[in-house]
Amino acid sequence: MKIEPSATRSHDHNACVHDAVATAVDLCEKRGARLTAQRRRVLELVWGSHRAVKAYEILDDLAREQPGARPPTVYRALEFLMAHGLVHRVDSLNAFVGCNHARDRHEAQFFICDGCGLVREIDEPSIGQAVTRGAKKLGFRVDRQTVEMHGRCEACQ
Amino acid sequence: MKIEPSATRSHDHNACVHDAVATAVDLCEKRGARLTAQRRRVLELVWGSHRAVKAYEILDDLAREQPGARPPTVYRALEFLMAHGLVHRVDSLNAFVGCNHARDRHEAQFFICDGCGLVREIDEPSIGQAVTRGAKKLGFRVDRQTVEMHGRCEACQ
DNA sequence: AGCGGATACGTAATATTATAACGTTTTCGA
DNA sequence: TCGAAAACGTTATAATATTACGTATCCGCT
Repeated sequence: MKIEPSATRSHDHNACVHDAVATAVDLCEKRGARLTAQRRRVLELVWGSHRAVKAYEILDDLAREQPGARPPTVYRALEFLMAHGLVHRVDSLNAFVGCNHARDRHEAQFFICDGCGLVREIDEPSIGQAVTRGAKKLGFRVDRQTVEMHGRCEACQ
Repeated sequence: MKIEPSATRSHDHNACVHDAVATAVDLCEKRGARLTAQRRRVLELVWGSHRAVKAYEILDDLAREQPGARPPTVYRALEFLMAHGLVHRVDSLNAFVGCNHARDRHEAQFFICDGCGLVREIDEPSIGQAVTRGAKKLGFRVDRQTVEMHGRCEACQ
């Protein structure tokens, strides 16, 4: 279950995945949550790119190393990872991205490039504030937000 | 193809659907777009509630009056209606809602009550502004936004 | 160490959501 | 009224996600 370096990915990116996993291990330890080998592997696969990855892409990857893998295998792992803020679901893509600041509780806001597929998670407090303002007008209590901006990243314009 | 009054819906709501359809007819006329009987019927079905409705719910309703209805029937109609801003897709629900101000081009922002299912479309310009600010920081060009707040409406809290 | 409940996982089946492909019909301007 | 474009009918299938149920593993407790 060790992470093989991949010729198609930069050294930096492998390092970044490694860090993400280290953070996850740490976080789960603190919380008494069981980051099992499978869950860790799914996390690595999600972090394997800066794109959002589809559940069935993860499944295909996983099945290569573990022929018994089935949809629930992946969805269960994702559910766990999302519950711990290690991964977010991108509703507008039916796909999943690794979270690069899982430590703190936060609302996810994404910029998604429709050119290269890059997903950037941002934290723009004024978005949250504006939303809160809108919610107050309606007497609405916000529990969860989906904020996903599609367009073109700088490189793809 | 006439709209029957429904015992389960208020007079006001029927009136509201009627208005929505009138607006749609008007708008399509101006744009030279063909709001066919089927498309109009799907629009009515979407407007039939203030909830977001699933494509296959629409299909079931439609199939009751028109046994030949199939998924493409519904999805094509929805595609047309969305292209004209008469309906929005709610990504976080895989569902569709009627738009109550289709006349002007606008970005859709929703408050979705997880209690009663009510969907309120709002226009809070400060959300758009905050997003623009975030985008500028990244040099990102935003083409389309998904802003969906889940929580509880005033009545359901 | 060994029991027992809780958690995680294996596996098959199926539900839900959406699109592809291709032929026919309808619309509408030239 | 002809012909191209748009809309629609129909079948099939792709893509996404969950249910259900049995087994294995973990872990606190004695």
